[in-house]
Amino acid sequence: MTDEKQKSWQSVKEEALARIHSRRWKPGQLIPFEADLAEEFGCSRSTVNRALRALADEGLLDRRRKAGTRVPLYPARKATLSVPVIREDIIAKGYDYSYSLVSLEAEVPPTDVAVRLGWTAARQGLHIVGLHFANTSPYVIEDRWIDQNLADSSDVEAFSNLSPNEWLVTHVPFTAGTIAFSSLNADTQTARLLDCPSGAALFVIERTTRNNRRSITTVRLIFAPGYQIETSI
Amino acid sequence: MTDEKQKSWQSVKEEALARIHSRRWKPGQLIPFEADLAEEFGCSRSTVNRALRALADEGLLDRRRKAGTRVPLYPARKATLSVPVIREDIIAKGYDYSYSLVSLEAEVPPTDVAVRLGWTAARQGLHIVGLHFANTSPYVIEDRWIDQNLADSSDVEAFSNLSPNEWLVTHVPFTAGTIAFSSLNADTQTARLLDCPSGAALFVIERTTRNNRRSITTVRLIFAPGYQIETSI
DNA sequence: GAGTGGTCTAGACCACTCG
DNA sequence: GAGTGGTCTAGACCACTCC
Repeated sequence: MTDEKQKSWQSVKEEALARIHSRRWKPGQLIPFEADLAEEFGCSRSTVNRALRALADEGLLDRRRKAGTRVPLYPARKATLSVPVIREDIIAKGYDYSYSLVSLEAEVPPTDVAVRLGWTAARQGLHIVGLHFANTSPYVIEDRWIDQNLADSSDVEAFSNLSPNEWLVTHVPFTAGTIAFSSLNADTQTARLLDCPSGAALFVIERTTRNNRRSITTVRLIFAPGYQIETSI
Repeated sequence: MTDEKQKSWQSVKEEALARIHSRRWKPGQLIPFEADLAEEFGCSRSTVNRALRALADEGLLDRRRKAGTRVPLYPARKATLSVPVIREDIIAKGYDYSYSLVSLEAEVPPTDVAVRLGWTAARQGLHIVGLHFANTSPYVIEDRWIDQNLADSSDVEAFSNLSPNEWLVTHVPFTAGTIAFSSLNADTQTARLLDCPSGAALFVIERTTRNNRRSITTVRLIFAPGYQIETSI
């Protein structure tokens, strides 16, 4: 037992976690029912439920009605990581933030981008490339495509000194999206922008955002060498 | 409104989400209090609480006592992604899985690994390199260091045909860990193992696992070119 | 100090599954 | 069919913060 006084759902969660880690509850094994644990811990079933549900959300327990709750064979399969908002990410690291527009054109996207956007017919989109700096060093390239119908000419002017992401957040509603993490060799233009050797391995985050079933924007964030994203479980 | 009949926390969550997406609740704005929403939706405050808490967990709402609940300026900053269990990942994609041991030696880790493990003094660790295959193609290199005290000679034999990860899961308790995602240029040996060009950009996952405050193992998963990890929000 | 979200309870019914 | 987790309620008190 951790402490006899407490009976919060967090203390129940901790105790359960301790039992998993200490292998008192072994992988693959059924653990006691909610009602029994409630009695053991001297709290209501709701409290036990909340605690075990939290562990299940993190992938450390497997729960099914009637079947009961089990410790999974392969735990911790889920990691929640916070996707950085670039400006805040840079400022949090103690650097000065700045942004500069590299290019802004209306053009027909290449096929891989068209696929991400779900555009079947060839059509123009707004293609914006910008560069975010930490102090004077290039930090990440923001290569974005936006549905042209969303932005009128007055908006377009805003992109010269405002990151498209910050524009989108305040102007465009969205309902869902996907995020993908991958890596990429720097081509010559990318290397030039990021001031790194051509061919360098770069970390890439791709985000596509939809409004109902229609894609409205897709962005590729290409980070300067050495970037890594971290989380703890 | 979505449907008048329902009053589950999920329906409340959906309605709240719809209001955020439609900008009826705008970024930065205060939304109604739990009690008011409970009355509006015809459910108890607990139900509203559960729904709004779920949205807050996903980073779509910002809640503070006394201050109330707000729509954040930059939403969806959290992504939960499931870290693949290699064997299952490969099988799920419809390939045959196989594993082969590349090397197994007791040696002193290089400094970067020693740092990850938190080893201050120079000491030997068990260094295991293995290769996971999807059909006959190399899929990922598993480059792992294990605290030598954890494995005795009889265990070591098991590594010839069992992935160290699967061994660890069933033999070693742990309490916490960190996961990092990054990218890396293939050196010559890595390129040879993964059957890819030297210098190719590879996706890398590093995991370090601790038991109480002591690091027990650190692993670097180096994926063959083209790998990406995805999630939706 | 006062108001908001955070949590707990006891009880109830429901929904999903397994034997 | 029966047992387990999933959820809802009404009410209560607490803890954190903002005014």
